[in-house]
Amino acid sequence: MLSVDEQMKIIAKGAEEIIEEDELRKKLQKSKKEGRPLTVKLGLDPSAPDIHLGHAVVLRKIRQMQDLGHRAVIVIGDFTGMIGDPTGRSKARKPLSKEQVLQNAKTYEEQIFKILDRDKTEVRFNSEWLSKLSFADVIELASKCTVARMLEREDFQKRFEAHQSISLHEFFYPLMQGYDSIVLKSDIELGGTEQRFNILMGRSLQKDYGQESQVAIFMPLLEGTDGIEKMSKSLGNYIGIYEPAEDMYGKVMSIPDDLIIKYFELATDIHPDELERKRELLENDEVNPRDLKMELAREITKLYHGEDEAIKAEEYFRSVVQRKEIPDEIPDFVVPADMIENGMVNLPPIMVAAGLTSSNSEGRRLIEQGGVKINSIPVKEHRNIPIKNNDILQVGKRRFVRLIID
RNA sequence: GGAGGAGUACCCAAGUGGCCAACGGGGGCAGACUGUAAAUCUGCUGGCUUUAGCCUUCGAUGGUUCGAAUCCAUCCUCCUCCA
Repeated sequence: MLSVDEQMKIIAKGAEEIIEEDELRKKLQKSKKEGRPLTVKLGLDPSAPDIHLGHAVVLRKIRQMQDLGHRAVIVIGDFTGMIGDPTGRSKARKPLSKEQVLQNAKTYEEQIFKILDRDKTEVRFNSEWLSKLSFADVIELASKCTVARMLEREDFQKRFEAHQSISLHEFFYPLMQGYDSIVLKSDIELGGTEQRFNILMGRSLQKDYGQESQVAIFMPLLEGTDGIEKMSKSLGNYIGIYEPAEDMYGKVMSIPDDLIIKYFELATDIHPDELERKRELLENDEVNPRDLKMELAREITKLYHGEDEAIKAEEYFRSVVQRKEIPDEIPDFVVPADMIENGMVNLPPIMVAAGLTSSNSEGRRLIEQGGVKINSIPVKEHRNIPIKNNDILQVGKRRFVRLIID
């Protein structure tokens, strides 16, 4: 096991805030002395079944701690998910159904191991203990927190002042999350900065229940591809870790230039010294931001698809996106015989059948706008279009299909 | 329990009887341009067929009317205030 100082350095890297650093140091010392790994807790809200690079920031940090010898407990908030966390929302979130929650949770479990070390990870569902609490237990838990304290939480405060509704049950969300920490005897809880209140609640509740308080580690939020809002599925500005390599690469290329360094810092595993070097290169205009971004895109794609796929994705990007060439690998689409008449077709239905557009109207619009090409030649009309076997049908910049005629 | 307000396309938001498939903004898509799928500019953005139309849509269901997103009734959801 590495020295405590070395561990501290690795854990602190990229972290926005650690509360309290001294406590963490003590826990690490104790852990090393007793040969007992620390329990690192991470709560996942099962509302978005696609893990994206934003979630990955925290998961990567956990992986680093696993590599230091500690163990992770992933708490899937199946119980809390049915309540709906108000975090960061001006309105209470819609509760999810039991089935949805379970379905999402299962997907999560499959996805997190793309990043975490399976042997050092335990996955728990918080309904396991939360659903068993009696009303008396709940009252006791609630007695540990005052209303004034609860209203300190930023979004509650804002809503309260704006005379917006706050349902009583929303107060229980932080309490439940804190209770999770008690049950798991968690040493460290990770989260994004928006989890600040909830995680700190865990600290004080553990104390009230006679435990040593967990250390809170907050990771910065990663902005999505729009460069403004935090990455989230509902805003559609996310890069999912299960996306095809080409999409992943392309999406990274679409982030604004001033996020390049932040992405290197939070979404890749490059060394801090290397990070500094890149930062300087960029600041001194010694590198074209595009080239650095391509490096970033390759690095991120490599993490989730491997080196070969990453290189292929980059080649695809260079040729198809930058040079507007036709890619090497194009899916085939067998044109149904009844759609062909004298070697000519009505194009919009073909595009729908091939999955290139969602309606005939959309197809017609695209044709009118010059966005549809056959063998690189723009199509002018939408009916009576002559086609041959192996013709390449292109819709927009990067939707291709090879037409096969039996 | 009482009083009032609101529900419009992916999101925000105009529209108070026909000119509304519904202003505008965001988002998305396409074209041009470029250093990238960045920025900027232009166009498009319910569906089916056609260049004339037809069908579905403005919380839900009925109703009034030649004709409703717009009027009426009932219901559902959300919000605010009073108790």
